[in-house]
Amino acid sequence: MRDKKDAPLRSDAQRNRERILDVALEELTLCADAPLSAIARKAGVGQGTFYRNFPNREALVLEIYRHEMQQVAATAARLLETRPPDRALREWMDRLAGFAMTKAGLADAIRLALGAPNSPAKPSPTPVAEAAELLLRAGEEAGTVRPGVTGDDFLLAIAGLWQLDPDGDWQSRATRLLDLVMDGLRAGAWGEAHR
Amino acid sequence: MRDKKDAPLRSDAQRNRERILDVALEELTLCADAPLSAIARKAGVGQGTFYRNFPNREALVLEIYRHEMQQVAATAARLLETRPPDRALREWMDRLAGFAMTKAGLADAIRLALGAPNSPAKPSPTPVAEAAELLLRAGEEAGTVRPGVTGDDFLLAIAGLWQLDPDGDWQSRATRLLDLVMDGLRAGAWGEAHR
DNA sequence: ACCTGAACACCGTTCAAGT
DNA sequence: ACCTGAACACCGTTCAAGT
Repeated sequence: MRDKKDAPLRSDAQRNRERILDVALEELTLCADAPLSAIARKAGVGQGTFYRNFPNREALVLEIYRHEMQQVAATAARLLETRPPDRALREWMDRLAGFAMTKAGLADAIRLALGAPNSPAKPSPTPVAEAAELLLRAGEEAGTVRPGVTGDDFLLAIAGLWQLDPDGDWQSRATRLLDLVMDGLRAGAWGEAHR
Repeated sequence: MRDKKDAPLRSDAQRNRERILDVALEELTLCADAPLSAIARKAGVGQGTFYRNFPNREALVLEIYRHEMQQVAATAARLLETRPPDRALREWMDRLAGFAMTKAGLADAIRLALGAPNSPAKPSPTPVAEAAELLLRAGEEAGTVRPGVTGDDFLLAIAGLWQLDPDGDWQSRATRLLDLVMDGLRAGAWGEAHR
């Protein structure tokens, strides 16, 4: 009953998998509906090898998604160490905006892969939500964020970021959105009167 | 040079077009990636007839999208007639939430059709944005909405609605999001101190 | 003028044969 | 154990032939 999980892949297979992921990130960022066959070809592997690693488009996209999101999540803790909570939160939001813009193609690819069919494995307690939670709790204690807002609430509130057009003046629209959200978060915090 | 625009379609062609739209709405709401061929078949027309009316998936989806959105937009004005501005705004938001949930499949279809490729014809001054503008201006005058928020700003702020899961308890999450947005809109309004 | 349905192109997925 | 690439299925799109 001991199965594949612990078998650490043959080294050539390992390399293949990584090459696929590298190429896929680049290719999907450029064009969300890039053919999987093209990705396999550019990665220098056969169709079968591709499908051995990623049984379908969703699996591939999800893996990339996780990796990218973990990067963003990780910055939250770092920001909290060097800035007051509400500054850290806002700066993290700005970075999320920038991230959403450079990875717009990838975001489309995710929706394209997960949106349509029954998506059973929506990873709900995601690292990004946890990172948001971290910042929110800090803000709550500092009195700059109303109590009880969850990481998921937060992500829902800034969902509009992924709807902006990367080629255009998204900057001002993002700022306006984030200002609005920040004010919404502040309303009802115990430190609200101070300002 | 007088072209097709003014030729009012032969009556059988008219009927075909409408049957396609009816079937497509139903089918796409059910499953976002329903095959166009299946839609054509259920509508009782040949492939060619389908493509005569809608040169590609995007054209079909956009037409349905416009029609549905106009319905929602139309309710805004009606709400304003019977309620104070901030109640009208909030109720419209609740309806948007309900709408987003029943039409979740369709929303996926839209993203699926427009998200990936270069989307040249994003209808920016959309009826819904105008409807939102109507409500916002009314709230602004009543002192319940801060000045300067555009309809587009608003739509961006509630974008998260379309990210909720229609099978699940979206109700509470939607309420939390909308509460947050309402507070964000209120912050800085001249009537803010009153409460 | 409009319709039909067979034909074509393309992409995702599988699998028999190789190392 | 892992890889390759031909083969298959499916869907979007076109077009020659019909009314």
